[in-house]
Amino acid sequence: MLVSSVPLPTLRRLPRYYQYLARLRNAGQDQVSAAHMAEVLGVHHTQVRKDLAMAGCQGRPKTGHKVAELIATIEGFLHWDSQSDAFLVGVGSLGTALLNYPGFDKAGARIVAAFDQDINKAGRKIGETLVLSMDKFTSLAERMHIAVGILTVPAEAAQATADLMVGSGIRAIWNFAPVALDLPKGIIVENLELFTSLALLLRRLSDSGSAAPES
Amino acid sequence: MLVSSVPLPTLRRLPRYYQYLARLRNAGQDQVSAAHMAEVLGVHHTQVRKDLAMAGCQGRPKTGHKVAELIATIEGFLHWDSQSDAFLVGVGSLGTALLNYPGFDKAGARIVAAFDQDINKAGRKIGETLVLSMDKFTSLAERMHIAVGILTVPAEAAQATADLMVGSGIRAIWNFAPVALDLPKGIIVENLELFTSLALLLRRLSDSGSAAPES
DNA sequence: TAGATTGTTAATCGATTAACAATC
DNA sequence: TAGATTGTTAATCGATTAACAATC
Repeated sequence: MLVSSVPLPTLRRLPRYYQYLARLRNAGQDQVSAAHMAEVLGVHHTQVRKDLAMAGCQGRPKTGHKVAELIATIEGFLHWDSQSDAFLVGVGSLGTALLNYPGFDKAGARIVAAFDQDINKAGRKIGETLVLSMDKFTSLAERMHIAVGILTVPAEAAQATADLMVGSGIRAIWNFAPVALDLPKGIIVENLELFTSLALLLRRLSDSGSAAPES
Repeated sequence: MLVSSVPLPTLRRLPRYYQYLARLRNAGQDQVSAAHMAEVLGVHHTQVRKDLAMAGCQGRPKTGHKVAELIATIEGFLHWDSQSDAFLVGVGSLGTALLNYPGFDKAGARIVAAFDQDINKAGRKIGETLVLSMDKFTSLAERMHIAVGILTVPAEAAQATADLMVGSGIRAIWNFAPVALDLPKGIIVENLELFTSLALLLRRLSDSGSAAPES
């Protein structure tokens, strides 16, 4: 209950396995060995075995794993076989992109409503999702027992919006704003750090040889 | 040259330090101690000192670090004081969001042109950036010595587009498609994994108590 | 059976934390 | 000087890799 005990790196690798397995399934392959997955994904084969074991997957000596079985098990382990309802706040271009993004339902989340400060946006529909005005946020979140908030507002508004979410019963925030949110203990925050990701790319590029960035 | 020797976790934390320091600067504070940053950011104080040392920051006993100096040093270390030119391919809603996203120039990249399969999009301007047709990609990338490609096409088109990028001299790809790209050795790929991030959030939520996702 | 593959236990490696010396 | 803070060296911890036993 308190500690997950699943190593974070394992948790990060499982979606990659899943995605590759889905490709195998689409290609009609129904058996796969840990060694093969390791080879393709650039992970040590023992690592793959340990990760799969963590997720509760079991294979058979000699034949390996059944692709369909692996997919189902990982899906269950990541809770991708059911969906948590989520509210999104901030229908700017990033929020809009997420509302149009395909596949969240397959990754365990369903955006059931979106909200924006700008009342002109209220009433619009983006993708399948209706945009509502902010003043409906708390009552709706409470009534629908929403646990997940997606935060795509500008950096300046992020903290206040996060506070509103927490005040409305939300317990997990997926934060796209480049701000370290200050929230009560027990609230789960996952920061999607665009700039960090870009920094990693650029540093590896400049480390990898002649490649100093241009002035 | 070959190996960066900067631990990846350190590289991931530096942008967080930077962002917090920028806030301090804006608030007019000009000195800060490693212990204080550690406290606020939830990192061990020794960790902060090591990370800062890695980036080449130096403080003074008793007084701590100068905020402005830290910012300048980290900026330089992450190459955020200069920009690499980048081409973006895939002007869907995610690509559009990135083109509108503020602050990439401050994070070391400048999107100088965007490209899309759909010729109807050619000629449009999104934010400051002109959208061009795909057939101009290779010649322009070569002529401008573009090293960085941003990949925001649908999953199905990702591999082919990445191949085109590599064939046009691009050496680093920031990949937003949920696909493991298969590319020649030496090409740097940084995957921005939306689904992985979401999976982490949902798993922590369901680990943290009564909170099984709703059916 | 022999061989391939799983799954586990032990060894290694690297990052984090602790202890402490240096210094303004 | 005394005390706060830096920066470094040593100890711990956890994840990765290696070795090997189990099994279809």
